[in-house]
Amino acid sequence: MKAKATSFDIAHMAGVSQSTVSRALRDSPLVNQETRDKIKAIARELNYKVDKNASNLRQQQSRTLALLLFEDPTTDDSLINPFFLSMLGSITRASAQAGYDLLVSFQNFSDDWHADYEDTNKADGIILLGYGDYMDYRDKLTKLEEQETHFVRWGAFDKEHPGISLGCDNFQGGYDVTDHLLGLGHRSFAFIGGADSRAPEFFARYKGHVSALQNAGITPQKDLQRDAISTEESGYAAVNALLREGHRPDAMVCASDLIAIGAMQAINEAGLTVPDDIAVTGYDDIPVARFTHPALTTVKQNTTLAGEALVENLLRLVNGDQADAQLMPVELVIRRSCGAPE
Amino acid sequence: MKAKATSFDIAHMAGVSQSTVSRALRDSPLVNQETRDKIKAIARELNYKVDKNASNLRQQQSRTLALLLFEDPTTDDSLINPFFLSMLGSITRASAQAGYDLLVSFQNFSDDWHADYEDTNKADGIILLGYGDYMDYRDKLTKLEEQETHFVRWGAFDKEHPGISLGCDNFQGGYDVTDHLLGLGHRSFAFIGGADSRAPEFFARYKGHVSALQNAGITPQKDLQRDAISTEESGYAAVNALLREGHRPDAMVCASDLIAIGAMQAINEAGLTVPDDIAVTGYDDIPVARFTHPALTTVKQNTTLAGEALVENLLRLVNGDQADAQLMPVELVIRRSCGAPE
DNA sequence: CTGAAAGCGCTTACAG
DNA sequence: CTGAAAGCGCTTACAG
Repeated sequence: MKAKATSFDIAHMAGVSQSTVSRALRDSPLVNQETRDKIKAIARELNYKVDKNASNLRQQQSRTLALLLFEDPTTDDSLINPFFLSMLGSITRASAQAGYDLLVSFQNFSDDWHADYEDTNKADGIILLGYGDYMDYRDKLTKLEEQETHFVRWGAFDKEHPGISLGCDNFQGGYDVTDHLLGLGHRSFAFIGGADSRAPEFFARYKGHVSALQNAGITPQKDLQRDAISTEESGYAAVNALLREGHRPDAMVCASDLIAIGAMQAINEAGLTVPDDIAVTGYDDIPVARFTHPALTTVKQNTTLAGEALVENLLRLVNGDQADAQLMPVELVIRRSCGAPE
Repeated sequence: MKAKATSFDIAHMAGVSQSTVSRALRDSPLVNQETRDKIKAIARELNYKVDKNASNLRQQQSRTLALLLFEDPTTDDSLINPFFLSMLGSITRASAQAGYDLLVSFQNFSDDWHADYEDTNKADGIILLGYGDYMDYRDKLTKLEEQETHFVRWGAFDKEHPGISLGCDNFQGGYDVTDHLLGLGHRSFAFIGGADSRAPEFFARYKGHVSALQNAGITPQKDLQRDAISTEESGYAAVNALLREGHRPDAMVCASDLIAIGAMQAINEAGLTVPDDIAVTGYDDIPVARFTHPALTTVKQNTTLAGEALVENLLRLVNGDQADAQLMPVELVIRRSCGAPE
C-alpha cells in the first residue's frame, strides 16, 4: 500500500517548490504556462488529489453544505416523503454545480443537529427540510440564529419564523385546487391534513382552500377537516374514520399526495369510487401521482427550481451577502382523480 | 460577529495548556477528573466545537463515508427509485450510529466520482448504489480497486465483479414470486425488466423466474420477456407494446415495483383488469406498493438490514479487516395484484 | 514568475 | 497527571 502523494512529492519530481505546485494546481495566473502543464501532468500520473482537510483548514471553509431532513418520526425509515427526496436530488445537483459537497442527515437520528455542522467546520451552511412538527424545532432555529449559523429552510413563508424561508405559495395552491374542484361542480368538501401552526405549510394550503370556498359562497364544514401527517397510513386512517362516521363529501382536498393515496384506498375499501363518488386531490406531484388509479390531480411544486433557490440563497448567506425569503409559484396538475372530463 | 473559539482560548480560560484541553475533550483518562470537568464546562459555555478539518488532518482520516448513487439517467431528477431512497435512509442511520457522516452524490452529476472522495481525504470509504447499467461503470470499479479505495457496492452477488458486493438473493426472489403465481394457477408469463448482464440484478431475478417455470414443466416464452429499466414510464411502455401486439399472458412478473406500477396502468388503459385478466407482481416493496390499486404483491428487500450491512462491511474494510460478499434473504409479500384470495 | 516561511487548529509522542 | 513541541498538508502574504 503506497503512501498517498503530497504536494511535496510533486514538487520534488517537477524540480520546483511546493508553493509553485500549489499555485499551479489552483490555476494561478502567476505560474508559467509550461511549468503549470508539467506539474499537472505529474499530478495526474501520481493520481494526486489535494487533501481537502488541509486545504479547508488553511482556508477556513469546508466547501460543504449540510442538508438536514426532519420528518415526523415514523416507525419505518423507508417512509421518507418522496417529495423531499426529489428535493434532495435537486439540492445535491445544485450544490455540486456550485462546487459544494453535500452532507446529509436526518433529524431523528441526531438530536444535536442544531449545532453540529457549521460549528465544527464540517459545513459552511445548512439547509433544513421537512414536514415535521414546526413547534418542535422552532427553538432550535432560534438557537441557530443566535449562533449566527448560515441556514435556509424550506417551508412556510412567514416573516415571523426565525431564519430565511423559501417555499412555494401554499395558499395559492390550496386556493387553485379548490377552485378547480368548484368549477367541476363539487360543493361539499373535506380537507385532510393538519390545519394549525404545527404544520404551517398544510395550514396555508387549508387557508387557501377555505378562501376559495368562501369566494364561492360556500361555508367550510369544520368537522370535515381532519388532521393527518404526510403518510399514506395517516391519510388512510383519517378518511376511514370520516367515512365510517357517515360523511360523504363530494370532494376531498388532501394536503399531500401521500395523504391522497391513503385516502383513495380508504374510499375504495368503503366500496366507493374515485372520482365518481368522491373526487380526491393531492399536493406535491410526486412521481407516483401519475400512476395511481385513477391518476392524481395535484399541485406541483417545482423541486428543481426549489433546490436551486435553496442552494443559491444559502451560498449568498455564506458569502456574507443578503438573502431574502422567497415565495415560489405552484402549478395545478389536472388528472383524473378530481373528476375532470378526459 | 465573534470569532470562533479555539482550544487555545479554552486553555487560557481554564489556566491549563492546550494539550490538556485536547485530552480532556477527548475523554482521555490521563486527565484529572476535576480538570476535565472544568474544561468541558468552559467549552460548553463558549459553544466550542472541535474543528473537524484540523482534527481530521492531524489524524489522517475523515470519519465520513460517501454514498454514490448511479441511476439510469432520466430526464427528471425526481425519478430516483424509492427503493434506493429507502436505502439512503437506512445507510444514513447506520453511518450516524457508527459515528460517521455521510456525503451524498449522484453519479450523473459528477463524472469524476470514481476518484474524488477517498483520494481527497473527504471520505474514508465509498458505498455504491444503483440499478444503473452495469457495463457502464465496470471499468470505474476496477479503477477503484487499483487505487485501493475502500468501497462496497449494493447489487448482484457475483464473484467476478470487482470489489465487494452485498445484495439480496435475487434468484430466490424471482423464483419465489413465480412459484407463488404458479400455485395460483397462472400458466403463461411475461417478464418485464432487462434480462442481460447490463442489469445483473434483474437478470438474476429473471433466472429465478425461469427456473421456477422449468421446475413446473413450463417452457418460458422468450418473446414475452421485455426489457425495461426501473421506472414507471419504462414499465408502461414495455407492457403497452406487449398488449398491442395481442399478447395476453396470465401473469406479469416485473423486475421492480416501479415497473409493475407502469405495467398496471398500461393494463388498465387496455381495458383489462388486474388481477382478474392479468396478474402482476413487483419487486422491492417500496412504500407505495401497499397503496396501489390493487395492492401490489412483491418481493421485499429489507433495506434496514441492507444499510447496516453495507456500512458495517465498509467500515471493516476501512479498518483494514476482511469483508466478504454477502447474500441476504428476501421475503415474498402477498397482496392482491397476484390474484391471491382475500 | 518563483521560493522560503508562517500558520490554519488540532493530536500525540516525548519528557517530566 | 501536565506541558512544550512537532507535524498533519495545504495556501498565501512577503520578498525577490
